[in-house]
Amino acid sequence: MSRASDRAYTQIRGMILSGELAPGAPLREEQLAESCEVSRTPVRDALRRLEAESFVRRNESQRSYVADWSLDEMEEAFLLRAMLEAHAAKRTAARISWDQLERLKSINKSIFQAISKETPDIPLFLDLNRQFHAIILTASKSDRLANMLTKLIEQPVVLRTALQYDRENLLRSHHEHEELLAAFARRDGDWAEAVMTSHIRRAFHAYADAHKRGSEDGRDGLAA
Amino acid sequence: MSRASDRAYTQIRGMILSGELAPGAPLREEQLAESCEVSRTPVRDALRRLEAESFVRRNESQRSYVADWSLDEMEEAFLLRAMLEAHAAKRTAARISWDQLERLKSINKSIFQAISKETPDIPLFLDLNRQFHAIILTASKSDRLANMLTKLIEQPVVLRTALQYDRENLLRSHHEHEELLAAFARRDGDWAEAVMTSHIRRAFHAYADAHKRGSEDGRDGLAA
DNA sequence: CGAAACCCATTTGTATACAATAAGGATGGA
DNA sequence: TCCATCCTTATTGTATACAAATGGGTTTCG
Repeated sequence: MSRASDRAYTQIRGMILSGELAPGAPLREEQLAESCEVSRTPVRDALRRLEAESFVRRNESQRSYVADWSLDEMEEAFLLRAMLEAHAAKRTAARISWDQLERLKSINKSIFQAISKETPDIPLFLDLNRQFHAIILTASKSDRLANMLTKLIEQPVVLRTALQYDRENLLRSHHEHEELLAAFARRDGDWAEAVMTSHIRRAFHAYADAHKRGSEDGRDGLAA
Repeated sequence: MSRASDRAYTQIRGMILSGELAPGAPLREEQLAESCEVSRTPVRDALRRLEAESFVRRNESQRSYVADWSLDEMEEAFLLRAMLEAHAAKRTAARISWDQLERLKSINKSIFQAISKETPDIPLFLDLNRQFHAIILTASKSDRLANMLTKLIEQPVVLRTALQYDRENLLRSHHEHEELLAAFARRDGDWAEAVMTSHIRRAFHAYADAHKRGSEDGRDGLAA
């Protein structure tokens, strides 16, 4: 991909995910151009991409803002994600290779290590978790649209939610992954589908609870 | 929306849907700019939008082409669409207003008229069909993501498939709409969900059959 | 003859200047 | 004082020139 446009994309995306640019914050092309050290052209390009991925929104007069998802919208996103990933998991159970299964096992072992430290390594957990789900999606052989849809909802959701996790939730997540692996190993699509559904549904409630607590404290629950 | 960029978007999209630009055809920015009577800048903007909506694809070296969906990809799209719209139909059964229900009835009556003529009015059917599904989606109150997802898969699929319909398929479609209306009227979400699933599943097979026939004839089955 | 490297034409990417539009504040009238 | 309107300024949209990269064809060397 092209140098400048890609740098702008990566940098702006990073600033959003890190919280440097808070949800709802206005995004001015010229300012971003300066901070990315490119001209407005690649910045505009990056903003369109980020908009397509739901990281950025534009108001009626074409001004851009960091996307700010309401709890209802988050629930919708989780619901759809649950549907699609559960479907992917069902397909994966029928298609997964020995090699892929081993990789999943290995990743989940690393997840356990990451969250078992005295202070859980959340960034590492996030990355491993992302890898875990990505392998399942690949194995489902429903690449094209599944990827599109995941791109649409995975990052805005996943990358912000695990920040809410306490150790209990992290351990539950790990355990659910184990159950998924068992379902895959037995080629039981219905089981895998059901586990994935509850896995994501629980993640939503963990998010919603944290969000509620955050609101009561006057915080947004999303801060890094 | 902005004048030039919007004109380019509308025009290019129209050329793709009308078949003037065939699936797989290369899209050169300068040529499109000339044909739309704008500069390359708004054309590039339009291409990015069309790419986000899956009307256009780009290869590894950033060249753009009219999207050309394989039968497998079509099946994936139909599968996902069936899942999402069935979900929407279920929600709609619980939420639909009297007014919305009446509008659906009225539209389906018009559909019957459109397809009952000596030569069925396909463009009219397409438009009414689109309206019908749009109302259900609106009534599902799952606007944001459902709309995003539908935008992603509805046009490339729907707008090309009904062209394959013979009168029998059109009448079946009308009948399934009637059954949906019955499910809505009785607030039976599970019924609505099931009807919608088979409605879309059948549409896929109608498409696949026509596509197969088209291939055997050496045509692509998508011609206008 | 085959393959690899090079060169030229075509196409996309980027920067910049200028035009159009929207937001916010100042001004004036009721 | 309040509201409407105008004006200023900030921000995005568009055109254009030029830079970079890609593809295809030709040449050259083994």
